[in-house]
Amino acid sequence: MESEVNPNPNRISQEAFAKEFLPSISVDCAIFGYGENELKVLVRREFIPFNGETHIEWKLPGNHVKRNEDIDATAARILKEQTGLENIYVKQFSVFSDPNRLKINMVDYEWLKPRIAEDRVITVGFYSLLNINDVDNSKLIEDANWENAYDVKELMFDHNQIFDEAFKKLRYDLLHEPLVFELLPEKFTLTEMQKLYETIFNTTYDKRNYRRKVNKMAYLIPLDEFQTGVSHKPARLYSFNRDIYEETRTERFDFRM
Amino acid sequence: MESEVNPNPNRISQEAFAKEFLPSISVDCAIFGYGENELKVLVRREFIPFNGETHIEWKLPGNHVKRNEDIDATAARILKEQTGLENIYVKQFSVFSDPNRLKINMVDYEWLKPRIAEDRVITVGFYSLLNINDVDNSKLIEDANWENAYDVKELMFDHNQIFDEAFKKLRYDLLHEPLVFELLPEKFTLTEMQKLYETIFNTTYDKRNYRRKVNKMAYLIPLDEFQTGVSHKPARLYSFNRDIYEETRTERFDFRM
DNA sequence: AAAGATATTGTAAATATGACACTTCTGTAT
DNA sequence: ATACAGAAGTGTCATATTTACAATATCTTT
Repeated sequence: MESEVNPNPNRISQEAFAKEFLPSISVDCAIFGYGENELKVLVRREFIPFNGETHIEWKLPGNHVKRNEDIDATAARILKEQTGLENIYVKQFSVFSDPNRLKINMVDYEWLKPRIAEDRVITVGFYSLLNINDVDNSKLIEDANWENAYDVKELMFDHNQIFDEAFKKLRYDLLHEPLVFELLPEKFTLTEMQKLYETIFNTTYDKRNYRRKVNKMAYLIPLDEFQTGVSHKPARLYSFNRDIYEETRTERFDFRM
Repeated sequence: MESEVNPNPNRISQEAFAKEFLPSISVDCAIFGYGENELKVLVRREFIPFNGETHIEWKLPGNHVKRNEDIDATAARILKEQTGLENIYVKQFSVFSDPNRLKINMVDYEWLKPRIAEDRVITVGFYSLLNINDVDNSKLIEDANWENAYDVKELMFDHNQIFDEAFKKLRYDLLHEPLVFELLPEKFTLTEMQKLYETIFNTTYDKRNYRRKVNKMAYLIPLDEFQTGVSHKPARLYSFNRDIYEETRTERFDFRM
Protein backbone atom coordinates (compact mmCIF):
# COMPACT_ATOMS: atom_id res chain seq x y z
CA MET A 1 0.00 0.00 0.00
CA GLU A 2 2.51 2.52 1.08
CA SER A 3 5.98 1.69 -0.03
CA GLU A 4 5.61 2.18 -3.75
CA VAL A 5 4.13 5.59 -3.28
CA ASN A 6 6.98 7.13 -1.53
CA PRO A 7 10.04 4.92 -1.60
CA ASN A 8 12.28 7.68 -0.40
CA PRO A 9 10.62 9.80 2.23
CA ASN A 10 13.35 12.41 1.85
CA ARG A 11 12.59 13.02 -1.77
CA ILE A 12 8.86 13.42 -1.82
CA SER A 13 7.36 15.64 0.81
CA GLN A 14 4.16 14.70 2.50
CA GLU A 15 2.65 17.83 0.99
CA ALA A 16 3.47 16.68 -2.52
CA PHE A 17 2.16 13.26 -1.60
CA ALA A 18 -1.12 14.66 -0.32
CA LYS A 19 -1.51 16.67 -3.48
CA GLU A 20 -1.38 13.60 -5.67
CA PHE A 21 -2.94 10.95 -3.42
CA LEU A 22 -5.82 10.64 -1.03
CA PRO A 23 -3.89 10.27 2.19
CA SER A 24 -6.23 8.02 4.09
CA ILE A 25 -7.28 5.50 1.43
CA SER A 26 -5.25 2.74 -0.12
CA VAL A 27 -5.73 -0.44 -2.10
CA ASP A 28 -4.00 -3.69 -1.18
CA CYS A 29 -4.05 -6.55 -3.58
CA ALA A 30 -3.74 -10.30 -3.19
CA ILE A 31 -2.50 -11.25 -6.66
CA PHE A 32 -3.16 -14.94 -7.24
CA GLY A 33 -1.15 -16.68 -9.88
CA TYR A 34 -1.78 -20.20 -11.09
CA GLY A 35 0.72 -22.35 -12.89
CA GLU A 36 2.12 -25.90 -12.80
CA ASN A 37 -0.78 -27.02 -10.64
CA GLU A 38 0.12 -24.60 -7.91
CA LEU A 39 -1.66 -21.55 -6.60
CA LYS A 40 0.65 -18.71 -5.65
CA VAL A 41 0.30 -15.22 -4.30
CA LEU A 42 2.62 -12.31 -4.97
CA VAL A 43 4.36 -10.73 -1.99
CA ARG A 44 6.90 -7.91 -1.82
CA ARG A 45 9.98 -7.64 0.28
CA GLU A 46 10.72 -4.56 2.37
CA PHE A 47 13.91 -3.69 4.22
CA ILE A 48 13.02 -2.24 7.57
CA PRO A 49 15.79 -0.46 9.44
CA PHE A 50 15.22 -0.68 13.17
CA ASN A 51 17.54 -0.36 16.12
CA GLY A 52 20.60 -0.39 13.90
CA GLU A 53 19.58 -3.68 12.24
CA THR A 54 17.74 -4.16 8.98
CA HIS A 55 14.71 -6.43 9.21
CA ILE A 56 13.40 -8.11 6.11
CA GLU A 57 9.64 -8.16 5.98
CA TRP A 58 7.00 -8.99 3.40
CA LYS A 59 3.70 -7.46 2.46
CA LEU A 60 0.99 -7.55 -0.14
CA PRO A 61 1.47 -5.04 -2.92
CA GLY A 62 -0.59 -1.92 -2.51
CA ASN A 63 -0.76 1.76 -3.17
CA HIS A 64 -2.68 4.86 -2.25
CA VAL A 65 -5.57 6.04 -4.36
CA LYS A 66 -4.74 8.94 -6.62
CA ARG A 67 -6.95 11.98 -6.44
CA ASN A 68 -8.15 11.58 -9.99
CA GLU A 69 -8.73 7.82 -10.16
CA ASP A 70 -11.29 5.41 -8.81
CA ILE A 71 -10.19 2.38 -6.81
CA ASP A 72 -10.43 -0.03 -9.72
CA ALA A 73 -7.92 2.15 -11.52
CA THR A 74 -5.71 2.02 -8.45
CA ALA A 75 -5.88 -1.75 -8.46
CA ALA A 76 -5.14 -1.89 -12.19
CA ARG A 77 -2.18 0.41 -11.63
CA ILE A 78 -0.83 -1.88 -8.90
CA LEU A 79 -1.19 -4.88 -11.18
CA LYS A 80 0.67 -3.13 -13.94
CA GLU A 81 3.44 -2.03 -11.59
CA GLN A 82 3.86 -5.44 -10.05
CA THR A 83 3.44 -7.75 -13.02
CA GLY A 84 3.73 -5.60 -16.11
CA LEU A 85 0.31 -6.87 -17.18
CA GLU A 86 -2.74 -4.87 -18.14
CA ASN A 87 -6.40 -5.84 -18.41
CA ILE A 88 -6.10 -8.26 -15.55
CA TYR A 89 -9.11 -9.37 -13.57
CA VAL A 90 -9.32 -7.51 -10.26
CA LYS A 91 -12.14 -7.55 -7.75
CA GLN A 92 -12.65 -5.66 -4.55
CA PHE A 93 -13.77 -7.91 -1.75
CA SER A 94 -13.60 -6.03 1.54
CA VAL A 95 -12.63 -2.83 3.27
CA PHE A 96 -10.22 -3.01 6.19
CA SER A 97 -10.78 -0.11 8.50
CA ASP A 98 -9.58 -0.95 11.99
CA PRO A 99 -8.18 2.35 13.27
CA ASN A 100 -5.14 0.45 14.59
CA ARG A 101 -4.54 -1.82 11.64
CA LEU A 102 -1.15 -0.24 10.87
CA LYS A 103 -0.06 -0.41 14.49
CA ILE A 104 -0.23 -4.15 15.03
CA ASN A 105 3.53 -4.34 14.83
CA MET A 106 5.31 -1.22 16.01
CA VAL A 107 8.37 -1.85 13.87
CA ASP A 108 6.13 -1.75 10.80
CA TYR A 109 4.47 1.40 11.99
CA GLU A 110 7.71 3.27 12.69
CA TRP A 111 8.87 2.36 9.20
CA LEU A 112 5.63 3.53 7.68
CA LYS A 113 5.14 6.76 9.60
CA PRO A 114 7.43 9.06 7.62
CA ARG A 115 5.89 7.79 4.40
CA ILE A 116 2.27 8.63 5.00
CA ALA A 117 0.39 11.76 5.79
CA GLU A 118 -2.16 10.18 8.15
CA ASP A 119 -1.69 7.85 11.07
CA ARG A 120 -4.69 5.92 9.89
CA VAL A 121 -5.30 4.46 6.45
CA ILE A 122 -8.38 2.60 5.36
CA THR A 123 -7.59 0.05 2.70
CA VAL A 124 -9.74 -1.65 0.12
CA GLY A 125 -8.80 -5.29 -0.33
CA PHE A 126 -8.72 -6.57 -3.90
CA TYR A 127 -7.92 -9.95 -5.22
CA SER A 128 -6.58 -10.48 -8.67
CA LEU A 129 -6.27 -13.55 -10.85
CA LEU A 130 -3.76 -14.35 -13.52
CA ASN A 131 -1.95 -17.18 -15.15
CA ILE A 132 1.65 -17.19 -14.00
CA ASN A 133 2.78 -18.16 -17.47
CA ASP A 134 1.53 -14.83 -18.75
CA VAL A 135 3.94 -12.98 -16.50
CA ASP A 136 7.25 -12.05 -17.98
CA ASN A 137 9.35 -12.71 -14.92
CA SER A 138 12.10 -10.42 -16.15
CA LYS A 139 9.56 -7.64 -15.85
CA LEU A 140 8.53 -8.76 -12.39
CA ILE A 141 9.93 -6.09 -10.19
CA GLU A 142 12.73 -6.94 -7.85
CA ASP A 143 11.72 -7.76 -4.30
CA ALA A 144 8.59 -9.52 -5.54
CA ASN A 145 8.10 -13.21 -4.94
CA TRP A 146 5.48 -15.82 -5.81
CA GLU A 147 4.56 -17.50 -2.53
CA ASN A 148 2.59 -20.74 -2.27
CA ALA A 149 -0.93 -19.74 -1.29
CA TYR A 150 -1.12 -22.62 1.17
CA ASP A 151 1.99 -21.50 3.02
CA VAL A 152 2.10 -17.73 3.26
CA LYS A 153 4.70 -16.35 5.61
CA GLU A 154 4.05 -13.68 8.19
CA LEU A 155 3.23 -10.37 6.52
CA MET A 156 3.32 -6.76 7.66
CA PHE A 157 0.39 -4.91 9.21
CA ASP A 158 -2.91 -6.79 8.83
CA HIS A 159 -1.89 -8.27 5.50
CA ASN A 160 -2.23 -11.87 6.66
CA GLN A 161 -5.84 -11.14 7.52
CA ILE A 162 -6.35 -9.45 4.17
CA PHE A 163 -4.84 -12.43 2.39
CA ASP A 164 -6.93 -14.94 4.34
CA GLU A 165 -10.12 -13.12 3.47
CA ALA A 166 -9.03 -12.77 -0.15
CA PHE A 167 -8.46 -16.51 -0.39
CA LYS A 168 -11.78 -17.26 1.26
CA LYS A 169 -13.59 -14.88 -1.10
CA LEU A 170 -11.75 -16.28 -4.09
CA ARG A 171 -12.97 -19.76 -3.27
CA TYR A 172 -16.48 -18.54 -2.66
CA ASP A 173 -16.57 -16.69 -5.96
CA LEU A 174 -15.09 -19.61 -7.87
CA LEU A 175 -18.08 -21.68 -6.83
CA HIS A 176 -20.56 -19.14 -8.06
CA GLU A 177 -18.98 -17.31 -10.95
CA PRO A 178 -16.94 -18.27 -13.99
CA LEU A 179 -13.67 -17.10 -12.50
CA VAL A 180 -11.66 -20.19 -13.43
CA PHE A 181 -11.27 -18.85 -16.89
CA GLU A 182 -9.23 -15.92 -15.62
CA LEU A 183 -6.64 -18.38 -14.38
CA LEU A 184 -6.68 -20.69 -17.39
CA PRO A 185 -5.07 -19.94 -20.71
CA GLU A 186 -7.32 -18.97 -23.61
CA LYS A 187 -7.49 -22.59 -24.74
CA PHE A 188 -7.36 -25.30 -22.12
CA THR A 189 -8.13 -28.96 -21.57
CA LEU A 190 -10.80 -30.26 -19.24
CA THR A 191 -8.11 -31.87 -17.13
CA GLU A 192 -6.38 -28.53 -16.70
CA MET A 193 -9.62 -27.02 -15.55
CA GLN A 194 -10.25 -29.87 -13.15
CA LYS A 195 -6.74 -29.66 -11.72
CA LEU A 196 -7.21 -25.98 -11.12
CA TYR A 197 -10.31 -26.54 -9.05
CA GLU A 198 -8.62 -29.36 -7.22
CA THR A 199 -5.67 -27.13 -6.41
CA ILE A 200 -7.71 -24.23 -5.17
CA PHE A 201 -10.07 -26.35 -3.13
CA ASN A 202 -7.39 -28.78 -2.07
CA THR A 203 -9.46 -31.78 -3.00
CA THR A 204 -10.07 -34.22 -5.87
CA TYR A 205 -13.03 -34.92 -8.07
CA ASP A 206 -14.05 -38.02 -9.97
CA LYS A 207 -13.01 -37.47 -13.55
CA ARG A 208 -16.11 -38.92 -15.18
CA ASN A 209 -18.55 -37.02 -12.98
CA TYR A 210 -16.56 -33.85 -13.37
CA ARG A 211 -16.61 -34.08 -17.13
CA ARG A 212 -20.29 -34.88 -17.24
CA LYS A 213 -20.92 -31.77 -15.16
CA VAL A 214 -18.87 -29.38 -17.22
CA ASN A 215 -20.13 -30.87 -20.46
CA LYS A 216 -23.51 -29.43 -19.61
CA MET A 217 -22.06 -25.91 -19.65
CA ALA A 218 -23.15 -24.57 -23.00
CA TYR A 219 -20.52 -21.85 -22.85
CA LEU A 220 -17.61 -24.29 -22.69
CA ILE A 221 -16.80 -24.59 -26.35
CA PRO A 222 -15.00 -27.72 -27.58
CA LEU A 223 -12.50 -26.74 -30.25
CA ASP A 224 -11.15 -28.73 -33.15
CA GLU A 225 -7.70 -28.32 -31.68
CA PHE A 226 -5.68 -30.58 -29.47
CA GLN A 227 -2.76 -30.42 -27.10
CA THR A 228 0.63 -30.61 -28.76
CA GLY A 229 4.01 -31.59 -27.46
CA VAL A 230 2.77 -34.15 -24.98
CA SER A 231 3.96 -37.76 -25.01
CA HIS A 232 0.52 -39.27 -24.76
CA LYS A 233 -2.88 -38.92 -26.33
CA PRO A 234 -3.41 -35.18 -26.77
CA ALA A 235 -6.47 -33.80 -25.07
CA ARG A 236 -9.07 -31.69 -26.77
CA LEU A 237 -8.89 -27.96 -26.17
CA TYR A 238 -11.83 -25.88 -24.99
CA SER A 239 -12.52 -22.19 -24.72
CA PHE A 240 -14.92 -20.12 -22.63
CA ASN A 241 -17.62 -18.11 -24.35
CA ARG A 242 -18.70 -15.30 -22.04
CA ASP A 243 -21.62 -14.21 -24.21
CA ILE A 244 -23.25 -17.61 -23.97
CA TYR A 245 -22.58 -17.60 -20.24
CA GLU A 246 -24.34 -14.28 -19.76
CA GLU A 247 -27.31 -15.40 -21.80
CA THR A 248 -27.83 -18.73 -20.11
CA ARG A 249 -26.97 -17.95 -16.52
CA THR A 250 -29.67 -18.31 -13.89
CA GLU A 251 -29.75 -18.08 -10.14
CA ARG A 252 -31.66 -20.56 -8.11
CA PHE A 253 -32.84 -20.65 -4.57
CA ASP A 254 -30.15 -22.91 -3.21
CA PHE A 255 -28.31 -21.49 -0.27
CA ARG A 256 -26.86 -24.44 1.57
CA MET A 257 -29.51 -25.79 3.78
CA MET B 1 -23.46 10.38 4.16
CA GLU B 2 -23.08 14.02 4.73
CA SER B 3 -26.16 15.70 6.04
CA GLU B 4 -26.29 14.23 9.52
CA VAL B 5 -22.72 15.16 10.15
CA ASN B 6 -23.07 18.79 9.73
CA PRO B 7 -26.66 19.84 9.47
CA ASN B 8 -25.79 23.47 9.96
CA PRO B 9 -22.64 24.42 8.11
CA ASN B 10 -22.53 27.70 10.02
CA ARG B 11 -22.28 26.04 13.36
CA ILE B 12 -19.58 23.43 12.86
CA SER B 13 -16.44 24.52 11.13
CA GLN B 14 -14.75 22.30 8.61
CA GLU B 15 -11.75 22.24 10.94
CA ALA B 16 -13.83 20.84 13.78
CA PHE B 17 -15.36 18.42 11.32
CA ALA B 18 -11.98 17.22 10.10
CA LYS B 19 -10.85 16.72 13.65
CA GLU B 20 -13.66 14.30 14.41
CA PHE B 21 -14.19 12.66 11.03
CA LEU B 22 -12.12 11.30 8.20
CA PRO B 23 -12.98 13.84 5.53
CA SER B 24 -12.80 11.63 2.49
CA ILE B 25 -14.53 8.44 3.66
CA SER B 26 -18.18 7.88 4.33
CA VAL B 27 -20.64 5.03 4.73
CA ASP B 28 -23.99 4.96 2.95
CA CYS B 29 -26.56 2.45 3.95
CA ALA B 30 -29.48 0.82 2.17
CA ILE B 31 -31.64 -0.15 5.15
CA PHE B 32 -34.08 -2.84 4.05
CA GLY B 33 -37.16 -3.32 6.14
CA TYR B 34 -39.61 -6.15 5.72
CA GLY B 35 -43.15 -6.18 6.98
CA GLU B 36 -46.69 -6.96 5.76
CA ASN B 37 -45.26 -8.87 2.82
CA GLU B 38 -43.51 -5.80 1.49
CA LEU B 39 -39.86 -4.97 1.17
CA LYS B 40 -39.02 -1.37 1.91
CA VAL B 41 -35.95 0.79 2.01
CA LEU B 42 -35.36 3.79 4.22
CA VAL B 43 -34.73 7.12 2.51
CA ARG B 44 -34.20 10.56 3.99
CA ARG B 45 -35.55 13.86 2.82
CA GLU B 46 -33.33 16.89 2.33
CA PHE B 47 -34.33 20.46 1.63
CA ILE B 48 -32.06 21.91 -0.98
CA PRO B 49 -32.11 25.68 -1.41
CA PHE B 50 -31.19 26.63 -4.94
CA ASN B 51 -31.89 29.72 -7.02
CA GLY B 52 -34.29 31.08 -4.45
CA GLU B 53 -36.38 27.91 -4.46
CA THR B 54 -36.22 25.00 -2.08
CA HIS B 55 -35.95 21.62 -3.78
CA ILE B 56 -36.96 18.49 -1.92
CA GLU B 57 -34.64 15.61 -2.57
CA TRP B 58 -34.06 12.17 -1.11
CA LYS B 59 -30.99 10.15 -0.31
CA LEU B 60 -29.86 7.03 1.46
CA PRO B 61 -28.82 7.63 5.05
CA GLY B 62 -25.10 7.90 5.53
CA ASN B 63 -22.37 9.47 7.53
CA HIS B 64 -18.68 10.07 7.58
CA VAL B 65 -16.36 7.69 9.39
CA LYS B 66 -15.17 8.97 12.75
CA ARG B 67 -11.46 9.00 13.36
CA ASN B 68 -11.69 6.45 16.14
CA GLU B 69 -14.15 3.97 14.68
CA ASP B 70 -14.05 1.31 12.01
CA ILE B 71 -16.61 1.32 9.22
CA ASP B 72 -18.82 -1.31 10.81
CA ALA B 73 -19.14 1.00 13.78
CA THR B 74 -20.05 3.81 11.41
CA ALA B 75 -22.76 1.66 9.87
CA ALA B 76 -24.06 0.65 13.31
CA ARG B 77 -24.12 4.31 14.30
CA ILE B 78 -26.15 5.17 11.21
CA LEU B 79 -28.59 2.40 11.99
CA LYS B 80 -29.00 3.61 15.53
CA GLU B 81 -29.49 7.21 14.40
CA GLN B 82 -32.01 6.31 11.74
CA THR B 83 -34.04 3.58 13.40
CA GLY B 84 -33.21 3.70 17.10
CA LEU B 85 -32.20 0.04 16.85
CA GLU B 86 -28.93 -1.55 17.91
CA ASN B 87 -27.37 -4.90 17.04
CA ILE B 88 -28.83 -4.82 13.57
CA TYR B 89 -27.34 -6.87 10.77
CA VAL B 90 -25.19 -4.69 8.52
CA LYS B 91 -22.96 -5.81 5.69
CA GLN B 92 -20.59 -3.88 3.48
CA PHE B 93 -21.02 -4.82 -0.14
CA SER B 94 -19.08 -2.38 -2.31
CA VAL B 95 -16.98 0.74 -2.38
CA PHE B 96 -18.07 3.63 -4.60
CA SER B 97 -15.10 5.68 -5.61
CA ASP B 98 -15.82 7.52 -8.83
CA PRO B 99 -14.01 10.85 -8.40
CA ASN B 100 -17.10 12.62 -9.72
CA ARG B 101 -19.74 10.67 -7.87
CA LEU B 102 -20.88 13.73 -5.91
CA LYS B 103 -21.01 15.91 -8.99
CA ILE B 104 -23.58 14.01 -11.01
CA ASN B 105 -26.15 16.65 -10.19
CA MET B 106 -24.72 20.09 -9.62
CA VAL B 107 -27.56 21.18 -7.36
CA ASP B 108 -26.67 18.34 -5.02
CA TYR B 109 -23.03 19.25 -5.15
CA GLU B 110 -23.58 22.94 -4.38
CA TRP B 111 -25.64 21.93 -1.39
CA LEU B 112 -23.00 19.53 -0.20
CA LYS B 113 -19.91 21.65 -0.73
CA PRO B 114 -20.06 23.78 2.41
CA ARG B 115 -20.64 20.67 4.49
CA ILE B 116 -17.61 18.65 3.57
CA ALA B 117 -13.91 19.24 3.75
CA GLU B 118 -13.00 17.47 0.51
CA ASP B 119 -14.49 17.74 -2.95
CA ARG B 120 -14.22 14.00 -3.25
CA VAL B 121 -15.59 11.38 -0.88
CA ILE B 122 -15.24 7.65 -1.24
CA THR B 123 -18.15 5.82 0.27
CA VAL B 124 -18.55 2.27 1.48
CA GLY B 125 -21.96 0.88 0.63
CA PHE B 126 -23.65 -1.19 3.31
CA TYR B 127 -26.95 -2.91 3.30
CA SER B 128 -28.85 -3.60 6.42
CA LEU B 129 -31.77 -5.87 7.21
CA LEU B 130 -34.46 -5.49 9.78
CA ASN B 131 -38.02 -6.31 10.50
CA ILE B 132 -40.11 -3.18 10.20
CA ASN B 133 -42.23 -4.26 13.14
CA ASP B 134 -39.17 -3.92 15.36
CA VAL B 135 -38.92 -0.23 14.55
CA ASP B 136 -40.61 2.15 16.91
CA ASN B 137 -41.88 4.60 14.32
CA SER B 138 -42.14 7.35 16.87
CA LYS B 139 -38.37 7.06 17.21
CA LEU B 140 -37.90 7.12 13.48
CA ILE B 141 -36.34 10.45 12.81
CA GLU B 142 -38.33 13.02 10.94
CA ASP B 143 -37.62 13.26 7.23
CA ALA B 144 -37.18 9.50 7.00
CA ASN B 145 -39.51 7.41 4.89
CA TRP B 146 -39.98 3.74 4.12
CA GLU B 147 -40.00 3.46 0.36
CA ASN B 148 -41.14 0.38 -1.56
CA ALA B 149 -37.96 -1.34 -2.73
CA TYR B 150 -39.53 -2.02 -6.12
CA ASP B 151 -40.31 1.61 -6.72
CA VAL B 152 -37.52 3.82 -5.42
CA LYS B 153 -37.67 7.44 -6.47
CA GLU B 154 -34.76 9.39 -7.82
CA LEU B 155 -32.10 9.87 -5.17
CA MET B 156 -29.23 12.32 -4.77
CA PHE B 157 -25.69 11.74 -5.99
CA ASP B 158 -25.05 8.13 -7.04
CA HIS B 159 -27.46 6.78 -4.46
CA ASN B 160 -29.71 5.06 -6.99
CA GLN B 161 -26.70 3.12 -8.17
CA ILE B 162 -25.76 2.29 -4.58
CA PHE B 163 -29.29 1.13 -3.90
CA ASP B 164 -29.46 -0.98 -7.05
CA GLU B 165 -26.25 -2.75 -6.19
CA ALA B 166 -27.38 -3.21 -2.60
CA PHE B 167 -30.59 -4.86 -3.76
CA LYS B 168 -28.70 -7.09 -6.18
CA LYS B 169 -26.25 -8.12 -3.51
CA LEU B 170 -29.03 -8.69 -1.01
CA ARG B 171 -30.70 -11.13 -3.37
CA TYR B 172 -27.45 -12.85 -4.14
CA ASP B 173 -26.62 -13.27 -0.49
CA LEU B 174 -30.11 -14.47 0.37
CA LEU B 175 -29.59 -17.37 -2.02
CA HIS B 176 -26.32 -18.38 -0.45
CA GLU B 177 -26.44 -17.40 3.21
CA PRO B 178 -29.02 -17.62 5.98
CA LEU B 179 -29.95 -13.97 5.80
CA VAL B 180 -33.71 -14.52 5.82
CA PHE B 181 -33.56 -14.91 9.53
CA GLU B 182 -32.48 -11.31 9.98
CA LEU B 183 -35.75 -10.23 8.47
CA LEU B 184 -37.97 -12.71 10.26
CA PRO B 185 -39.01 -12.46 13.87
CA GLU B 186 -37.35 -14.80 16.38
CA LYS B 187 -40.16 -17.33 15.94
CA PHE B 188 -41.82 -17.58 12.57
CA THR B 189 -44.01 -19.83 10.46
CA LEU B 190 -42.87 -21.55 7.29
CA THR B 191 -45.40 -19.55 5.34
CA GLU B 192 -43.92 -16.31 6.64
CA MET B 193 -40.51 -17.47 5.50
CA GLN B 194 -41.85 -18.46 2.09
CA LYS B 195 -43.67 -15.14 1.65
CA LEU B 196 -40.46 -13.30 2.45
CA TYR B 197 -38.57 -15.08 -0.30
CA GLU B 198 -41.43 -14.57 -2.68
CA THR B 199 -41.48 -10.86 -1.92
CA ILE B 200 -37.78 -10.35 -2.31
CA PHE B 201 -37.51 -12.39 -5.50
CA ASN B 202 -40.85 -11.25 -6.83
CA THR B 203 -42.00 -14.79 -7.57
CA THR B 204 -43.97 -17.65 -6.06
CA TYR B 205 -43.05 -21.16 -4.99
CA ASP B 206 -45.11 -24.31 -4.69
CA LYS B 207 -45.97 -24.69 -1.03
CA ARG B 208 -45.34 -28.43 -0.81
CA ASN B 209 -42.03 -28.35 -2.62
CA TYR B 210 -40.93 -25.37 -0.59
CA ARG B 211 -41.71 -27.07 2.68
CA ARG B 212 -40.01 -30.26 1.61
CA LYS B 213 -36.92 -28.23 0.86
CA VAL B 214 -36.74 -26.28 4.08
CA ASN B 215 -37.64 -29.34 6.12
CA LYS B 216 -34.26 -30.73 5.18
CA MET B 217 -32.53 -27.83 6.92
CA ALA B 218 -31.41 -29.30 10.22
CA TYR B 219 -31.00 -25.84 11.68
CA LEU B 220 -34.66 -24.89 11.23
CA ILE B 221 -36.04 -25.94 14.59
CA PRO B 222 -39.76 -26.77 14.85
CA LEU B 223 -41.08 -25.47 18.17
CA ASP B 224 -43.96 -26.73 20.28
CA GLU B 225 -45.57 -23.34 19.85
CA PHE B 226 -48.15 -22.11 17.40
CA GLN B 227 -49.49 -18.89 16.00
CA THR B 228 -52.11 -17.16 18.10
CA GLY B 229 -54.80 -14.65 17.26
CA VAL B 230 -55.45 -15.95 13.76
CA SER B 231 -58.90 -17.05 12.64
CA HIS B 232 -57.72 -20.22 11.03
CA LYS B 233 -55.63 -23.24 11.86
CA PRO B 234 -52.60 -21.79 13.65
CA ALA B 235 -49.28 -22.58 12.07
CA ARG B 236 -46.36 -24.12 13.87
CA LEU B 237 -43.55 -21.75 14.80
CA TYR B 238 -39.92 -22.39 13.94
CA SER B 239 -36.65 -20.84 14.98
CA PHE B 240 -33.23 -20.67 13.40
CA ASN B 241 -30.28 -22.31 15.15
CA ARG B 242 -27.09 -20.68 13.98
CA ASP B 243 -24.81 -23.17 15.70
CA ILE B 244 -26.29 -26.07 13.78
CA TYR B 245 -26.04 -24.04 10.60
CA GLU B 246 -22.34 -23.39 11.12
CA GLU B 247 -21.66 -27.04 11.85
CA THR B 248 -23.56 -28.48 8.95
CA ARG B 249 -22.92 -25.93 6.26
CA THR B 250 -21.05 -27.07 3.18
CA GLU B 251 -20.18 -25.45 -0.10
CA ARG B 252 -20.40 -27.38 -3.29
CA PHE B 253 -19.02 -26.84 -6.70
CA ASP B 254 -22.11 -25.45 -8.28
CA PHE B 255 -21.60 -22.13 -9.96
CA ARG B 256 -24.33 -21.80 -12.52
CA MET B 257 -23.21 -23.66 -15.56
C1' DA C 1 5.32 -53.87 -31.73
C1' DA C 2 5.22 -53.07 -26.99
C1' DA C 3 5.13 -49.99 -23.11
C1' DG C 4 3.93 -45.75 -21.02
C1' DA C 5 0.82 -42.09 -20.26
C1' DT C 6 -3.25 -39.76 -20.21
C1' DA C 7 -7.91 -39.14 -22.62
C1' DT C 8 -12.28 -40.60 -22.92
C1' DT C 9 -16.51 -42.98 -21.96
C1' DG C 10 -21.24 -45.75 -19.35
C1' DT C 11 -24.23 -47.70 -15.99
C1' DA C 12 -26.87 -48.59 -12.00
C1' DA C 13 -28.54 -46.98 -7.50
C1' DA C 14 -29.78 -43.26 -4.70
C1' DT C 15 -31.35 -38.77 -4.21
C1' DA C 16 -33.46 -34.39 -5.56
C1' DT C 17 -36.73 -31.82 -8.16
C1' DG C 18 -41.06 -30.33 -10.20
C1' DA C 19 -45.87 -30.68 -11.12
C1' DC C 20 -50.05 -31.35 -9.13
C1' DA C 21 -55.04 -31.30 -5.17
C1' DC C 22 -57.10 -32.67 -1.24
C1' DT C 23 -57.85 -32.95 3.89
C1' DT C 24 -57.33 -30.78 8.52
C1' DC C 25 -57.82 -27.45 11.82
C1' DT C 26 -59.36 -23.20 13.99
C1' DG C 27 -62.23 -19.15 14.50
C1' DT C 28 -66.25 -16.69 13.17
C1' DA C 29 -70.81 -16.04 11.44
C1' DT C 30 -75.45 -17.84 11.16
C1' DA D 1 -74.56 -26.62 16.63
C1' DT D 2 -73.71 -26.06 12.10
C1' DA D 3 -71.75 -24.13 8.25
C1' DC D 4 -68.29 -21.43 6.23
C1' DA D 5 -63.92 -19.03 5.57
C1' DG D 6 -59.15 -19.27 5.54
C1' DA D 7 -54.87 -20.92 5.92
C1' DA D 8 -52.10 -25.22 7.49
C1' DG D 9 -50.38 -29.30 6.30
C1' DT D 10 -49.48 -33.38 3.53
C1' DG D 11 -48.17 -37.55 -0.80
C1' DT D 12 -47.21 -39.38 -5.31
C1' DC D 13 -45.38 -40.00 -9.60
C1' DA D 14 -42.34 -38.82 -13.43
C1' DT D 15 -38.10 -36.88 -14.44
C1' DA D 16 -33.55 -35.09 -13.61
C1' DT D 17 -29.41 -35.03 -11.02
C1' DT D 18 -25.84 -37.00 -8.28
C1' DT D 19 -22.75 -40.47 -6.77
C1' DA D 20 -19.87 -44.42 -6.97
C1' DC D 21 -17.26 -47.16 -9.66
C1' DA D 22 -13.32 -49.35 -14.09
C1' DA D 23 -12.42 -50.44 -18.66
C1' DT D 24 -11.02 -49.01 -23.28
C1' DA D 25 -9.07 -45.79 -26.73
C1' DT D 26 -5.50 -42.97 -28.51
C1' DC D 27 -1.20 -41.03 -28.98
C1' DT D 28 4.02 -40.93 -28.14
C1' DT D 29 8.25 -43.03 -27.18
C1' DT D 30 11.41 -46.74 -27.37
